[in-house]
Amino acid sequence: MSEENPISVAFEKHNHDVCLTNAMQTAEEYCHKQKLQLTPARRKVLELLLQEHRALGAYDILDLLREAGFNSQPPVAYRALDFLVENGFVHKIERLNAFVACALPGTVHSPAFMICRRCDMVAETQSSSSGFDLLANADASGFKIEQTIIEAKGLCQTCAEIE
Amino acid sequence: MSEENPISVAFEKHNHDVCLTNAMQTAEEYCHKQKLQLTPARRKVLELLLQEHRALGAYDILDLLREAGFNSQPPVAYRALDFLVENGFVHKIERLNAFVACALPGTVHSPAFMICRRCDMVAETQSSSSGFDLLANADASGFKIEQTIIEAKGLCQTCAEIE
DNA sequence: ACTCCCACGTTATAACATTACAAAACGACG
DNA sequence: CGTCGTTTTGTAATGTTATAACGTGGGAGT
Repeated sequence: MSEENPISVAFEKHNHDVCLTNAMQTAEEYCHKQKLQLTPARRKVLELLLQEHRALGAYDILDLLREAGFNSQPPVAYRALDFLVENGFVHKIERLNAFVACALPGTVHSPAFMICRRCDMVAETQSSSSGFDLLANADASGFKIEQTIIEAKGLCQTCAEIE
Repeated sequence: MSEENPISVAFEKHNHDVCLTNAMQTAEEYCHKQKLQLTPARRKVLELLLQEHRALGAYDILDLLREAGFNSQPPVAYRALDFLVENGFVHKIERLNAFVACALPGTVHSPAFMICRRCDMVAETQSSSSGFDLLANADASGFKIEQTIIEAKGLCQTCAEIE
């Protein structure tokens, strides 16, 4: 198959270099088109997050930036993360107060996450959502949904076998 | 109507005293049955949260506890909140790092929330979920979901009319 | 009375995030 | 090429959310 399946990519073996290179290239192109500046710090943060299919805290990222010779104050990391989140290259995992690289960069999508409580793996999937209760209920009460966070905690297959 | 509708209760006029009294009574009974101690601090925190259909931060609660003559250190609030969350009387809203009283206490349920970004109202609804993508995807990748957080941000009807 | 468990008191600190303001880099346009 | 406005970065300080650690007290069962 030529198309990767974002559902399982985080939980399965895959050519991670390709994964990373593709994502970086997509980001480059997107920023160029949109006249956004993918500055060194922003690029580095994205690279760091793409290294793993795990969520990293802002201060983890800060440490890694420091190791890579960047400046080390919190705003440096948070600004880069804000930029990346705003432009859809990174998602924030609210329940972990942590950040993960987007598995489908450059596309408009409403993601859902599966978070393994044992190995901290984070897999992104689509929530395409039509037909689930929330929409009907929001509608009924006149609530206008702008964005929905969906985060499932549990055990990935590997960890479930171990436990 | 004798049955309240949890979908809209937070967004509509209702007899809030009844709302509060019922919830407290349910909590009492549940704790009694389960031999759990609804201690003064725990009870007070639950009461405070039941006062409003809004999420309160742990430190807001701490301030209110202090005003009510309780002890004021963070662990006091967090311990009470942990107890209430564990037993399903309170939910944590991850995207606000805040807490809200459960609209359906004493029942096993997987809630979803609608959070108004203008007035901070939080409405709880059921996510009964069957048929939405996440389940199928989790299944396909062998992920065992234990708990799912669903939080929609947007505008409640009242605020949407104002804007 | 003894002991075990649970809850609470208290201090300290960890972890996460933002404000504020100054300086530098960059792009557009005359 | 300047210079003006916008965006990005440097840096210090601070604010907010959450937990660790360890000791104390009170009730239930034996």
